[in-house]
Amino acid sequence: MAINRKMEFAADEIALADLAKAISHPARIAILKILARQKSCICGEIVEGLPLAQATVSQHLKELKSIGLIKGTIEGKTSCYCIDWDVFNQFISHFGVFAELAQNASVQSQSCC
Amino acid sequence: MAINRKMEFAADEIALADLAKAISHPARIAILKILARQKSCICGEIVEGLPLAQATVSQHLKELKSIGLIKGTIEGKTSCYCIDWDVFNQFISHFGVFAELAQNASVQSQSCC
DNA sequence: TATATTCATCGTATATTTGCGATATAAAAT
DNA sequence: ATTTTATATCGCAAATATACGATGAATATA
Repeated sequence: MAINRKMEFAADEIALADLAKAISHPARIAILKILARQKSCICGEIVEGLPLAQATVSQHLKELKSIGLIKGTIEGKTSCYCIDWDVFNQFISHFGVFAELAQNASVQSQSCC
Repeated sequence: MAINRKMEFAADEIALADLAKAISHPARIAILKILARQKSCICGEIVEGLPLAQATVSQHLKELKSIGLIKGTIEGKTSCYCIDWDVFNQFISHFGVFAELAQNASVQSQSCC
């Protein structure tokens, strides 16, 4: 973009947008699904479950980790990832904001367009 | 990207990622908040509420409309937008998938990393 | 110790997104 | 009929995101 106007928005809007961006790629959705399914934290198995090169998967994992949606620790030769449910559930609950705003205005039921 | 591997993912993962992408920008979050607050559908007021040029806002509105999160109709000289709550609420409910997967594996409580 | 395995990071190519001025379109006002 | 107003679209420039091969670092194995 010509100018980055991101900082001119409210902090909570930026935060929600950043979290949404973190899951705005099918590979990262797929990674989260794999992690949600696994009882034990997996690592390179994620690569096998995706149609992407190892380097690319590692990059997606890094993105999810940097936003906090997943945690990762190195266990010997392998890396172990899992969902940080605190962050994840809090993220989901943020969407309630829209319903609250609508409820205050009692708008949701009436479709005007 | 060198190669577009998007189509090699599951359709529902692509759909969820696309919806997440639609709200992955603070301007689009802000637009949805404005629309949720308003009893009547607004139009150019959105432009005034954002730190962006009219052309840019129009582009964001187009994105939200094309994914279906908002509806828009032309009313005389102005355009009227509002949230499509059916689509929006269904989108939010899709996030339940992760919790379900985790519950089946009874993983959510135990943090392994 | 040498080698293999696992994963992260670097560098790079390409694709997509973002932003805006300029312009088009269409209704309303003069 | 002309001008103003509201909005969409086009075309471009700059920023980001995506993908991967090559390489590095660290551990495990022969």
